[in-house]
Amino acid sequence: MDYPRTLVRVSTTNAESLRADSARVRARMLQAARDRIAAGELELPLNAVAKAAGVGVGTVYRHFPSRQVLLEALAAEGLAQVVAAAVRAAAEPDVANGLAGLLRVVLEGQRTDPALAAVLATPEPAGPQTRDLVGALTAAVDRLLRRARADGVIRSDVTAGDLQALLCGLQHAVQVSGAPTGERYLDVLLRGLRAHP
Amino acid sequence: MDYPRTLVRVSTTNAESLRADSARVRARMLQAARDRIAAGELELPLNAVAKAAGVGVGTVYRHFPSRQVLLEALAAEGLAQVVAAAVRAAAEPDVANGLAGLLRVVLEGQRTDPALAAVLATPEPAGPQTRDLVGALTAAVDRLLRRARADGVIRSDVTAGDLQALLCGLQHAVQVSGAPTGERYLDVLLRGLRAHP
DNA sequence: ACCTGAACACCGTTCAAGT
DNA sequence: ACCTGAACACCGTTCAAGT
Repeated sequence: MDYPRTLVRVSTTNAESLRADSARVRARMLQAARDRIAAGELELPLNAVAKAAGVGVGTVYRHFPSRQVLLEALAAEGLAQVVAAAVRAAAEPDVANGLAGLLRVVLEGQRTDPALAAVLATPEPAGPQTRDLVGALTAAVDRLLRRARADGVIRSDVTAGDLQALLCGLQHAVQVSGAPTGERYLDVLLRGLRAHP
Repeated sequence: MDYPRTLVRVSTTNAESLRADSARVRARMLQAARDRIAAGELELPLNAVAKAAGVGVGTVYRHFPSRQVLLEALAAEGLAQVVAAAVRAAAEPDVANGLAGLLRVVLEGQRTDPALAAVLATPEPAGPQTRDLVGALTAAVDRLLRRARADGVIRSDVTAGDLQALLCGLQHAVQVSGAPTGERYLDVLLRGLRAHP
C-alpha cells in the first residue's frame, strides 16, 4: 500500500530506479507466495498473493501472466538444484548408484517443494528460463540413461520422459498413501526399471 | 424448471410419490454431471450441474452434501465392477496372472472413468456405500496378496493400501506422460513388485 | 513505464420463502 | 418434506485511471 519509495532514490537514472522498484515489488510477491505455501495454503489465489504483498492485483498479472509462470519462478531455485544433481549423477562412476541417488533427490525435492512438484508435472514449461532448465535436465538424464543402458542396469525402453512421468506418479502415490517417505515405493520403481535377463 | 409432476400420480401414497419425484431429480442431477464429464469438463461446478439438471442449487446440496459424495455416486458402478474383478482375481488359480489382470482392469477403469479415479485417490470415502465397496475391495486384494506372498511371487512388505497408492500414482504417471496406455509403466510396476531372491 | 483497484463474471455455500 | 433461487463471500481476470 504505502511502502517507502525513498529507498531507490540513490544515484540511479529514472529507468534504473523504476527497475529497482519493480524488482523489489516482484520479490515481495514471490515472498508472499512462498509464505502462503509454507503456511500450507497450496491454492495460491492471485488476489490473496496481491493483498499479502501489499500490491494491486494487476501488478501480479503484469509480472506473472499466468499462474504457471508464477509457479515456475517459485520453483526455479529447486529446479536448478535438480539439474545440478542430474549432472553430477551422469558423471558418477557407479551408474546404478547415480540413478538411484538422483531419483531420491528429485523425489525429496518434490515432497518438500510443492512448486517444484507442480512444474515437474506439467508437460510444457511456460517461461524460457524453465524451458532451458528442463532441457538441461533432460540432457543430463539422457546421458545417464545411455550409460545405464550400456552397462545393462536398466530396461532399454525407458526414456528421460518416462523417468519424469514415473517420478511424478511416485510422488502422487506417496501423497495418497500418506507415508512419511517414499523410500519403499522408490525401491519398487528402481527394481522395476532394472534390465531383465 | 417445469418438469411434469403428473408422471408420479399413479396409485402411490403421498410419501411414495415424493420419493419417486426425488429419485427422478437425483437421476437428472447424476446424468447432468455425467454429461459434463463426458464433455471433458472435469471441474464439475455444482452450480453448473444444477443449471444443467434444471434444478435449484440447494437441491444439489440436499442430495450431495459434498462434492466427494457426488463423485462417489458417479463412481459407484465402476467401483462395483472393480470389486467384482478383485474377487475373481483372488480366486484365480494362477496368482501372478490374477494380480496382473486386476491391476490392468483398475488402471483401465481409472483411465476411462475420472470419477472412479478420484474416488480411488481419496483416502477416506465419504458415504457408507462407498466405504463398504472399498472395504470389500481391500478384503479381496488382501486375499490375493496373501496367496501371492505364499507363492513367493510378490515382495512380502506390500499391502493392499500400497497397491492402491501405487496404482493411483501409475495413473498419474500415464497422464503426465501423455501416453495412450499405461502398459509399459504397468510392466515396470509388476516387475518392481516381484519378490526378489 | 508501472501500479492501483474498481468492475465483471463465475463458483461455493447457505437459508428464507415457497409448494 | 422437498425444492427454489436470491444472497453473500470469494477468486480470476481485465482495464481505465492514476503516479
